[in-house]
Amino acid sequence: MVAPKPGFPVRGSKSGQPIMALLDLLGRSWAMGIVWHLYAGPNTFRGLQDYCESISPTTLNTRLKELRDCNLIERTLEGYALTEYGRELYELLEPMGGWARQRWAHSFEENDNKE
Amino acid sequence: MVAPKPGFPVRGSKSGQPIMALLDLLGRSWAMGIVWHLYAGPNTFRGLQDYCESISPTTLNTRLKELRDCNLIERTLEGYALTEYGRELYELLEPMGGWARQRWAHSFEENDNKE
DNA sequence: TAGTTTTGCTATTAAATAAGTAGCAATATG
DNA sequence: CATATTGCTACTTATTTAATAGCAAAACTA
Repeated sequence: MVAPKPGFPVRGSKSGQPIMALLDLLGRSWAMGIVWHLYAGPNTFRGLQDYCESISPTTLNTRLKELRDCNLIERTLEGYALTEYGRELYELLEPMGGWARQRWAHSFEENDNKE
Repeated sequence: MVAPKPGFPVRGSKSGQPIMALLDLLGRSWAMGIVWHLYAGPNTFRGLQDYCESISPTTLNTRLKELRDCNLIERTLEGYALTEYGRELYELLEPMGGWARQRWAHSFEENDNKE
């Protein structure tokens, strides 16, 4: 699976607008989870496997390669780590955590004939 | 495919933490793209098909059902539309557009031995 | 009111992606 | 030297997505 880069055709956009490339990349299984987790600090391949309860090594490896190709993570002596870009992306993702807990999760408690 | 709801096991989290459920949901093909696009206004099934250049009707329908189950979109007389939750989520996603264009896209222009 | 179009799908099959499992080479550790 | 850990690859199976056809219902057209 080829990493989706801005400027090139990606799933959903022949023009490869950056946001489309990003959504394609992040919309692959575990991609956001890996970024999310690595913000806590660098981690090893096997550490990430443990964190991502059900990821297979093939998928993890594929995803790590794509994220590296896209400049979001890199290998360091302590294992895989977010790059500067990866950290910036995490910071954009981060508010979703609070929203999911404080807002979205509650939408399931209301009965369905809301508003 | 069952929609990932907070509080229930999802891919990657047996406890179903809200953020994990959200990442599972949004990490499925086209999910973010649909939310992204619907912010511009309600759209029909076929309108969404055109927008998502290469989505199949089966996938689109599955995704629409999941997003409805998760309270992010709803059907209106004008077609599918974001709910209040969907709009809130879009607003969290939105900054990624600018970042992708202004920051991330440029990371590919630099040569690889950056920093 | 009988076509024609549009819409929102379903069904079926094929292709792509991800999971599950085993295991191996390289390095570290005892 | 034996054992453990790490970062994978290879292989097979299961799940997800795409491709294509087509149909029923509603709206529009003549």
